[in-house]
Amino acid sequence: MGGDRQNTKAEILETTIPLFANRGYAGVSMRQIAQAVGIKAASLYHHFPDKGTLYIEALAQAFSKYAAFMSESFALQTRPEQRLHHLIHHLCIIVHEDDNFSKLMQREIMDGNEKRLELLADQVFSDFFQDMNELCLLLAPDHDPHLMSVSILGQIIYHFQITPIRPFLPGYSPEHDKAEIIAQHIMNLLTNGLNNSSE
Amino acid sequence: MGGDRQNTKAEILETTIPLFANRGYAGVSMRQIAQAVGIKAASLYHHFPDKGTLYIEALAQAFSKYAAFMSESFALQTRPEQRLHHLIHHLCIIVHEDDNFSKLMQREIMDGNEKRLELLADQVFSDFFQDMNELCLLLAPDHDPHLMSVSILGQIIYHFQITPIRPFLPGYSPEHDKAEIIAQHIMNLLTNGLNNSSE
DNA sequence: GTCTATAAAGGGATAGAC
DNA sequence: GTCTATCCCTTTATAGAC
Repeated sequence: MGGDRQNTKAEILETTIPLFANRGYAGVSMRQIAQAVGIKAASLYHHFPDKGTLYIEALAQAFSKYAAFMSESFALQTRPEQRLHHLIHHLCIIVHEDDNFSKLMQREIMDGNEKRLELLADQVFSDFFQDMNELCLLLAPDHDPHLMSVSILGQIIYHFQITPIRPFLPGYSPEHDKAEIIAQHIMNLLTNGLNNSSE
Repeated sequence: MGGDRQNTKAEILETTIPLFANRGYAGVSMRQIAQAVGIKAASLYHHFPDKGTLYIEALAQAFSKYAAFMSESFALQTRPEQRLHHLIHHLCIIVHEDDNFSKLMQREIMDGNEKRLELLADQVFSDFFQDMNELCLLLAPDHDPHLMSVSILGQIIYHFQITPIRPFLPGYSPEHDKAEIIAQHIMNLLTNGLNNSSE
């Protein structure tokens, strides 16, 4: 910001990701993108043929960054319970620190056509989700691993998804926004169910 | 559709709800709304002063409809386990049959300003969420009821949220899209945790 | 590689006839 | 209560100077 510009294209993408994440494809104009970058709208067309391509490339950049993060969780070869613990805490921290990824993903799931969704699934989630399924099969052999994976991911993502409205819901305290607290809660609920004993 | 039009304003709202749910506020134009209703764009301004008001009224209609549905779950005075069972199955069926509500809610959480979010929380969720908190306190006195409620809601909503991309995720089978299957899975996971025995 | 200028289309909204 | 016609602004995208 304010420095010299060695790689304008990369800078455009970095600037654009949070704009699309927060306001959606139709909610952001090329002029607004240009202004955020610090150039004129016409200059964007030197780097990208049209708005749609700019959006797709911003998506790809945002998703590739997080696909790398996610696969980290399974590099460690420890006990399944520890791997689940590590996975949940890791994901909570990632989603908590930067919500662009989950916002873009949500919008894609709502707006994206079949081709884009299939690409997203194959290139970003496929390996990660496969690993989760295997972990679920180890931890809960009597449950359907696909449903299990979705339930775990759903809890994590939803807890951060509702951050903007959470303060207005009954029983809220600022503790409920902290990644560590949420991670502990989810881990506890998963291992013990409602019939808790250890917390 | 094609019949006579006794109450155009109500018909506009009904037609508009799925448009805004699927494409978002910025993604739908007044001309497109008018075309879907079967009138000209100028006629919309006889019923609503501007696009923003039309959107708010469509939101209010969609939300009030489902706020009524949701409070049904707690009318029955039975054992807590049965109330949870009923709540989960009921919510799954509602969200499964009509996804406009959850899509609009998602978009509001992402796009809405603080005032709109506070209204949404107070007028739609407050009572329902309060009841959920009390139920959670009965079922799992050692868990934080607010986090517990969010975890339960999150699982339910997320399972249907990802419907468009689910077929591309590993381990998918068409069974995983059925409301009853999902409800059973969630109920089972909540009561037993990962260490399942009964399924 | 960025700019100014501009074309072409679509957006929200209003006036006034019927 | 709906229509046609229109205003004015914003949008995407291109052309061509620098």
